[in-house]
Amino acid sequence: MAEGNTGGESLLFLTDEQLRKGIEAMFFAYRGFTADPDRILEGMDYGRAHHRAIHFIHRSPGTTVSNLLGILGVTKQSLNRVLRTLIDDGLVEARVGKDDKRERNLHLTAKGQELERQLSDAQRARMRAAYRAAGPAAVQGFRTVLEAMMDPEMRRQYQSLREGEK
Amino acid sequence: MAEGNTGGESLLFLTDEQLRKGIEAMFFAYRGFTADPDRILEGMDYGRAHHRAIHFIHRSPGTTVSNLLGILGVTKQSLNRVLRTLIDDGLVEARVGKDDKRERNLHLTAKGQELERQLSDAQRARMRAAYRAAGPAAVQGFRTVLEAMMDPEMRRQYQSLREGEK
DNA sequence: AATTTACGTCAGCCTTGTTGACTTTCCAAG
DNA sequence: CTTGGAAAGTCAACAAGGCTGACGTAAATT
Repeated sequence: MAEGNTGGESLLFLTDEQLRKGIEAMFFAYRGFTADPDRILEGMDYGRAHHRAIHFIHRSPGTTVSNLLGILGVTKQSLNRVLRTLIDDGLVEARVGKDDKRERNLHLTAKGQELERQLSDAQRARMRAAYRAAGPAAVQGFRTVLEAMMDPEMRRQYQSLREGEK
Repeated sequence: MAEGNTGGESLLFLTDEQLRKGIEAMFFAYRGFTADPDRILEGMDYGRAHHRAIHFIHRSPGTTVSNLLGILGVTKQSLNRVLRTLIDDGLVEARVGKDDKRERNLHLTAKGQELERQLSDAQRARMRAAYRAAGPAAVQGFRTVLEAMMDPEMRRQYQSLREGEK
């Protein structure tokens, strides 16, 4: 009932019950979201933290450690442990900064790009299936709500990574 | 350009670039999603795992341990550690099953409900703000995509918790 | 009577987060 | 030129919260 009333003045979508459903949807969907990469990584010596580092280095090649710390929201000690193994295993290269030699510019090696591709292929496949099933209008709404849900600082990070958007 | 073309036959929303944006939106939004309860719980002896247990016990009063295991997707040892502290601290009550005395029916005590309210108020507040900012149509799309992203088993769990939906 | 189920628990391990302290390197301002 | 502070790396210790394996008990089922 009142299903057609989505014109804007209806506030039925703001009931506690609707909000709780949204909360649970986030919980269950996030599980699916991470499931495929987790499966790939289990058995390797890597975990979700490695995936995140690889993702954002791929996304912004040459990014610095500080920059990555800001994006991932962890301590440098925590990130360093992850980065250390990736560098030692030859998946990530840390080049001394040209202008500021204190900085390290991070890049994926060929081997690192191979794993990145494997992980993001899996994650994109699920995303693609969900998008296709839901349709373009739903996808638009999906992105709008997620963006509104972010902390302002995270929203900045998210948006600043969007050069080249159509 | 081509912005208006969201009519259904356009597949622009399925490009790798669009998918990657969706992936990052999930990552950043989930951080926001958990930020407020995390803040409340830090300092107490509890964490996100306790929050999840409290949420679903509140959601399905009288639920059994096995049932909760299925929803949360963790091992009984992991859940037990969390449940143990909640019971010892008087937030959760475990009543011996009436029909089947092997089962434990879990309920929140008054004290448990107090914490649950505090946590879910905070989480709902963010959700409400996001929903309000995005509008009813976006919320509809948000839920549709999230549901499509779940593993089939999780989708069952999600939907089976929806009695009483309008 | 034997087996299965539901739950609890002990012990040990791993990942990934934390704090605190310290060093090295380097840029930039005094 | 010296010095203060930022950037990065590292060591140590710890905690939360996952995991496996093994074992025990009570109750239900066969």
